[in-house]
Amino acid sequence: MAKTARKKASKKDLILQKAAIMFREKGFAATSMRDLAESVGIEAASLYNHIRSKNEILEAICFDVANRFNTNMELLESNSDGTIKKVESLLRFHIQQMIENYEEVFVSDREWKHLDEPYLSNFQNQRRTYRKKFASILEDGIRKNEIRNIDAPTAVLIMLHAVSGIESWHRSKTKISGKELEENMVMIMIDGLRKQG
Amino acid sequence: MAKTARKKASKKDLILQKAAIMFREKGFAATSMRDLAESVGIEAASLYNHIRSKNEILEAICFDVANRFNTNMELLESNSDGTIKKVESLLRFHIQQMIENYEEVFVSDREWKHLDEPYLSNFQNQRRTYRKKFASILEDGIRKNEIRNIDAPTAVLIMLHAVSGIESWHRSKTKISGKELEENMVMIMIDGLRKQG
DNA sequence: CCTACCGATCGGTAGG
DNA sequence: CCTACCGATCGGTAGG
Repeated sequence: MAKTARKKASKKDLILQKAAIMFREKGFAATSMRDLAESVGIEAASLYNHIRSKNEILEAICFDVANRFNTNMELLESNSDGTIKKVESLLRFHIQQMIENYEEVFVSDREWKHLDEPYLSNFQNQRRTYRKKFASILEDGIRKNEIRNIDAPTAVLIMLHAVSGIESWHRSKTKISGKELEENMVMIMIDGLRKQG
Repeated sequence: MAKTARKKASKKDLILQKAAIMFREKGFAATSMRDLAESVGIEAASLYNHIRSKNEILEAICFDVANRFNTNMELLESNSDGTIKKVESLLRFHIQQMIENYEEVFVSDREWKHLDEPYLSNFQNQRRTYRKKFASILEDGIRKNEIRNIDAPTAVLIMLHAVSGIESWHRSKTKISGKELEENMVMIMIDGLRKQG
């Protein structure tokens, strides 16, 4: 029974993994269960021994990613670093997730609109909460005069979306290393493009 | 005859406009021609008196947007402004397009993968060329010591994607004005978050 | 995990 | 611009 459970879990994991790849490449709506079954190496009907529906796959991917980001945010909130350090840490986490966990993070970010209720509302709420926490960190830094007097929600948007540009990095032929990418991104976001006098 | 032509063009424009709205909301693949017909106010079959196929609509949207950005880039290349001024101008153009022309620009950015050949390759090539031109402007500025020694293609990714965060601004209830949004975005990208000593 | 199959819906066409 | 309809494909189920 333990063995069966383990086997089943690992086949389900394979399905989720292949689904993340296909959802990223073609989008959720344009990926058929027959496409997915083929990439897993079974018939479409057999997928339903491991998952309940196409939407359940998307739910698993989106909430897995959301949980990881929420956990990191909680860790960050409980420490006493300065604002710049916190923001830098958050940025680096997002960048690393986008590099190492590309397919899942990308799908969660781009395809969550296809979630069904009540998962859709749940996901949107988590997203809103996460962004508010991020903005609070920035507002705290503005108050403490550590960062510029910018509109915090706008800065959050910029940073979260900038990171998703790593999609193009993944697909480019002449890639700089992940580490270089991270350092460049952090430098541009924190200190800007302009060379200071 | 002139009248008929005018009428037809304007109905086609309505279809393209409604399609851009729906493609943004639901994605290209998840939008059916029946959905689209309903929002236009005619039967699905009648759409085909104005357009040849669902994909032709996407082509019209994507290449219309691409042409606008290409035209702006050519204008910019032919002037003799400094790097910071050029980059700022480019940023502002992207931001304004994303504010004023939201639906179309968003669809072009997110749904171009569903283009059929040869349009897909054509679009990807235009995209690659545009980014190279953008990166060249940055590299020129690095050489002239006007901007930091960053990886130019990475900076391009960040800026292009950061702008697409305006999607969230559109959907937020407590919006700052478009002008404020633009100023904040430009400031963060050019000068960074950190307050200089 | 497969074969066989379901009802629903898709993009698109014929003909008026 | 509509009615009527096409073949293809969709997500999913029954039964073994």
